[in-house]
Amino acid sequence: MALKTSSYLILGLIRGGVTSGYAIKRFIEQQRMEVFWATTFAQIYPELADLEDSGYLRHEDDPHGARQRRAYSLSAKGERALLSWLRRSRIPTMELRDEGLLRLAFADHLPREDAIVLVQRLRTRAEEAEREFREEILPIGEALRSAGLRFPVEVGRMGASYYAWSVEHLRRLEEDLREELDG
Amino acid sequence: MALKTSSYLILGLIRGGVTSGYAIKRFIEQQRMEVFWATTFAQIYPELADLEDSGYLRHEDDPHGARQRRAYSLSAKGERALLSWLRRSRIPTMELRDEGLLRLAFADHLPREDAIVLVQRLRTRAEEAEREFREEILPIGEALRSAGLRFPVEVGRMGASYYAWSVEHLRRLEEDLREELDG
DNA sequence: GGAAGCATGTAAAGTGTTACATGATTTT
DNA sequence: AAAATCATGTAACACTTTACATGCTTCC
Repeated sequence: MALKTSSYLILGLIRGGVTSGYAIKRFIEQQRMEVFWATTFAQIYPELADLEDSGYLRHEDDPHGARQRRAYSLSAKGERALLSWLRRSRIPTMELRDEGLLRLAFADHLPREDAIVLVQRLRTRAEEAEREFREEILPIGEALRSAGLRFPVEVGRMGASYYAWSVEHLRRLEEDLREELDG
Repeated sequence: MALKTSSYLILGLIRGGVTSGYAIKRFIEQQRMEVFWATTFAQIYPELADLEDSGYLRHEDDPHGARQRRAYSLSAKGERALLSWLRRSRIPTMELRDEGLLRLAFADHLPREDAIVLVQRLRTRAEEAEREFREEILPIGEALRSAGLRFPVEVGRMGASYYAWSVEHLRRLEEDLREELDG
């Protein structure tokens, strides 16, 4: 069984103390890990079962009253797999799907005024994403850093400053387009 | 039939004069549109047939000697669909899948020296992507701009400066980590 | 003459999302 | 008492990728 990237996502979170399927999903949402690796319950639960069948994980029952819950942990094999994945020399290129950039690439098909409106909308979208990173995600990262985890906040910072820079870029493009139109 | 984003990708390229399935694939590769919207022959050809069945496209035979080729063009319906998509107020948030960022987020599981190696590798990957944008993609964009298309080069510039900025960010992180280790 | 590129497609396998199903506990 | 949240899962559908199949043209 060859592990997928989402298998390592699960192994990494479990090693970090996020031990149930539900908690994994919640952590990915709250920490906005979905920004760079999205997943759903329909992937997590079968994947947990597969990883256990293949010997990367084990679980204990960990009920809360009469409400069932499982606490997963890594086996030695799971530990080895996670560490050797983190040490691999090859890092796949990122995959991006952005309808916004696609529309911008086609903006020549619009009258110039409508193209400016599109650029404004892209900027607004980037401003909202930047605010979300700064106000919601970074504080959680800082808290994790105080708790001894150095790296989650770095990923948050990269996200926040990417969007901040993106806002600037789009603002300048909007200005240029206006000058071309008016001047 | 509700159109998917990749339907609009095809409509946009055909309107821009890229008229055959093969040419669409080649253009997406050469212009590195795959960076923000990847696709394959196995999607393009059935999609062309669907778009024609639904009345967004028509085609003429356009053989090259005895080698078959089709030249597609937009119907009035296809034209309307493309333009109204470009004018939509809602722009979906971008989707990113980046194993590199995922590994960085988990770098606390590695000894600090190995984490530094990971950061170096991420920087190298970003440097290579930046060079590719600057040397291969931007020149094509500039050529399109000279030919009257204002926007493709803007998308290329955003890609190039994103990676340039990313290299800087990773270089600083690497320095910080070294100081924490040595100092 | 062979390799690379042009050109259109299909089949099968793999991956991912949406909707649904069930039931307990905590909060309002 | 109702709504929200915790918790685990399945089924159906949609989408994407990989591999294959076929045949012509251009370049070396």
